[in-house]
Order: sequence, then structure tokens, then C-alpha cells
Amino acid sequence: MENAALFIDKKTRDMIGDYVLQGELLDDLKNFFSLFSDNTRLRIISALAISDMCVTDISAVLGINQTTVSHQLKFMRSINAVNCKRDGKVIYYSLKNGIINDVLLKGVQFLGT
Amino acid sequence: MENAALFIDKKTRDMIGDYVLQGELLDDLKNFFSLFSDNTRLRIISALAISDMCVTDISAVLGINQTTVSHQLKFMRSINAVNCKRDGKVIYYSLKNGIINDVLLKGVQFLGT
DNA sequence: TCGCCGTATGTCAATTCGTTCATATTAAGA
DNA sequence: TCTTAATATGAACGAATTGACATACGGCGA
Repeated sequence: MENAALFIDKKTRDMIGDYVLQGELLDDLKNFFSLFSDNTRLRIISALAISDMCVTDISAVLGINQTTVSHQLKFMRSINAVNCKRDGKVIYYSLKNGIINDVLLKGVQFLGT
Repeated sequence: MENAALFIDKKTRDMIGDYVLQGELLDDLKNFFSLFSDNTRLRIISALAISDMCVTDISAVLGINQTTVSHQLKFMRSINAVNCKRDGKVIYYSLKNGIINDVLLKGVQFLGT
């Protein structure tokens, strides 16, 4: 296997190697899509897609511990996927923009194919 | 916290609860987006987006162990994200459809905002 | 049919991830 | 200022994921 024959020529191989995702973009994409690769996060996102909510509301609507919600929201903030706006003690969260919804819909579309 | 006040009324809460992702769709979406939430899979996908390739090519182009590539391809097959076509000993893999590319592009678009 | 090449599978150690408990922080009201 | 509600943080533990090694399978050519 050490010197296995390849089925595309070296030039093509190098070209593909140049265009493959790498570096910071690779990591940023991984983090962004991690938003959608966990049931808890998917549920939080789909809830926020319906209505902006505070942490307590999210926790109540989904039946998830407040700390768990907070931890996930922290991750979502870290990748700039949510906005938060403080109003006294309450902090309202909302989705950063429509692209997050677009991605969700693309997923649903894929499953329908 | 047991009887915490809520900031949206019960009717709205129930309505949101009804529309939040759940069940099989939730799991299927999670699996689909798992495609994009790992560096190795992202690299394989971005390589296949450029050109269909056999396992050995993918392994060589990306510098990843053949077994690792095979394991990831198995997962991708399981969620119907790739097609494979045998030609003698060689098996060529390709992306199932353009939606996978669309999703990738949405991710890039998000990062640009 | 023998050996080789391309691919797949099983297993396991290492790491990462998700959740929970305990506790801290912040703001408002009495 | 003391208390309480809303949220955040840190540590720890179990579960899930990843990648590597060994090995098996399947098709082809000598």
C-alpha cells in the first residue's frame, strides 16, 4: 500500500490538494456546522427560529436544564450565531441572521431527495 | 428556579413546543449536518466536490489513512450523502447531489457576514 | 489458483463532547 | 443592604467520536 498506484495523475492530485478546504476556513466551517450536528443545539435553533426568547423560556419550552442551555448558548455566541440583548435581568437571544435558517432548510431539502 | 416565571405566555410556549424539531427529522438532520462538523469529513467532501475519486485517491490527496477514509465514507454512505460506483477493484465515490455543495456555500456565506 | 491491490471491517486507546452539580455573577426590588 | 430571580461559569463524570492497527474481503492478472 506504501506505493499504491493512483488513479488520477499527479498534476490533478496537486490541483485538488490546493483547493481542498484547509486552515482557518476549515475550522470555522466545522464550528459553524457543529451548530446543527447536535440535537440540543438543533432544538434551540429551531425554537429561536420561531421566536426570540430568553434563557428561561428556551429552557422551559424545550424541557432542558438551564445550565445546559447556557452552555450551548455560550458556544453559539462564540461562533457568532446568536445575538443577545439584555433587558434588566433577562437576556433575549435571537438568531444572528437568516442564513442559519437557510442552512436548516437545505438540510430538510436534502432529506427529501 | 423550580417555579421560575416565564417571559412568554403558556399558549405561545406550547405553540413553539409544537413546532420545534423533534423525532426522526431531528435525528436525520443531526446526522446530515454531522457531515460538515468534522475536519476530515469536510476535507473529503470538498475534495469530492472538485472531482469524483476512488478511496486511494482521496487518501493520497488528503494525506489521510486509507482506513480512516473508508470509515468516513461508510458513514457518508449510511446517510446517503455519497454515491459509489465499482469499476473492477476500484470504487469511485461522488457527492450525492448539489445540495451538499449548497450547504457548504451557505457556511462560507455565513462566515462572510 | 496464487498473489496482489483496492477497499472494508473490527477493535481499542485516546480524545472530545455533552450534561450535571455546585457556585458565582448581575440586576432589581423590598 | 439583603434577598431573590435570571444567567453564567467551572469542575467532573460518562458517553460518544475519532483514528490507528491488524486483518479480512473481493476482484484481477500472471
